[in-house]
Amino acid sequence: MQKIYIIEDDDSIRDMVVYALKSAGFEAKGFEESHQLWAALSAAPPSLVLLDIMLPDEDGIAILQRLRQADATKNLPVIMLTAKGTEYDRIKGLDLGADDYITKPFSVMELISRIRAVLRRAGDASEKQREYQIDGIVLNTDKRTVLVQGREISLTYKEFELLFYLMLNEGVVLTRDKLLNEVWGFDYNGESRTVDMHIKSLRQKMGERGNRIITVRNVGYKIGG
Amino acid sequence: MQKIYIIEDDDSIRDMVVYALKSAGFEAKGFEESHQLWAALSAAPPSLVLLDIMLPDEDGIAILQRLRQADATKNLPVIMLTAKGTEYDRIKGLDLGADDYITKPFSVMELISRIRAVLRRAGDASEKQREYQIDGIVLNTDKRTVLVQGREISLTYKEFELLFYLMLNEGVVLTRDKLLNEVWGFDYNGESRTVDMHIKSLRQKMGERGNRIITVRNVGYKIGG
DNA sequence: CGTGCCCTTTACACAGATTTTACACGCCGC
DNA sequence: GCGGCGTGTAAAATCTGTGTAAAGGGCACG
Repeated sequence: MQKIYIIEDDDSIRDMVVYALKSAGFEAKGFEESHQLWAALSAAPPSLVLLDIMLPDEDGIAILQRLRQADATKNLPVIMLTAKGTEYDRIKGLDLGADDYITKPFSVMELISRIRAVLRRAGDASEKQREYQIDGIVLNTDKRTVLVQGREISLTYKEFELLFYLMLNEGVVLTRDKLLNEVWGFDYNGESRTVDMHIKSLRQKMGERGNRIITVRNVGYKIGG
Repeated sequence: MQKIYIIEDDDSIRDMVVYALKSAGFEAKGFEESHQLWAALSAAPPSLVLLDIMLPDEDGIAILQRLRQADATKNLPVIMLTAKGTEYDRIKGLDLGADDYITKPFSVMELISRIRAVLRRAGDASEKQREYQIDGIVLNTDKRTVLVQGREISLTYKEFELLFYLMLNEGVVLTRDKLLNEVWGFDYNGESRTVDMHIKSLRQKMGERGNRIITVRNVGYKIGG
């Protein structure tokens, strides 16, 4: 579940937001002061932070700057909340690298909608994916199964890993070297048809969908895209 | 320079925005109707699109949906402009995948600021440059694909490398020797029409955009500029 | 200890890409 | 306009990378 932190000194707003987020299916935690945030950040990094611009101890803009400086939080999505509708604050917040901003008063629906938009942009990096789909090919890393056009096919270990790595990089061409390093896990000296071999059996087992694995001559292989 | 398209039926607003963007250092082009946009998109894809929600011929939301459906424009940053301040429109716009929205009336400063914010976010997604664009020619080094006016063309290894190297040096004339060294990777003794040969097939595959590869007599070739 | 499966390697043919060859055409200086 | 040089284009010749089959080796499992 996606975790969201809210830093907001006004109790009623904070509680309302936390409640709203929870009903929307997020895991939400509110903080009154910034130092609580710093403590929580390292312990359990969230997917997104809602940041009030006006705070008693540390200014929201200052917090944002600190977040953007640290490597760990450099890409953490941040939405600024501001009571002041002045343009100056808006611009300043945006230029510091906030992903969006919302002016109080805001409606719950709008807040949720914006959060979803920002998270979608962020690529849902925090969410772990277990199922990958391309064109009727469904690969599940938990169950270790592959369905082609609804029919399960049985793959050997290396075949599965190979297909997984290809699907993880949909549309991107992977060289044989890259594949050997990532799937086989070691450096390979000299020429070898090993990768080709496994590609071949993959294609065979995938039947007519086998042509989704594309040979890029002189470079490597890719799937889809 | 970053190119921005504006689709807005109100002349005075459109002109003002175009003017403002140009003074801010962008390359800006305004369109009154959506079909003009579709024509321009394939010819020369922009870095960002400003989209009015209320248009005479095609609704802004419909345009956004179409943009999001096509592969070529799936990740193109879009900012929605809306005269109606109703929350419904805002949410709908956001959930369709607009990157931001601005309610009229807006100030020029705010507009610029928001555009920069969206562009910065879009740029972060691809830290390293993987895509090169010139005049409707889009080359992606990861996927090893080339789109000409939105249509994918398939190139051989050498053709791709050659085009890549030309685009990397947009506007700069490269001698045949230089190209042989960089693309073929060794010194070539004696005269050979090899480079010409590949230039020829490149031009052919690029169709009408083939003339973007310019012959500089007695020197070599260049693209664009 | 035997069996079966998986992985790797070897060998080779062939499609497709690259290079060479050959020649026509257009540009440029005169 | 004329001739020479450089480039465009086509086709032939050559080369290279990949698909594929088959065989050998290793490992897990019974």
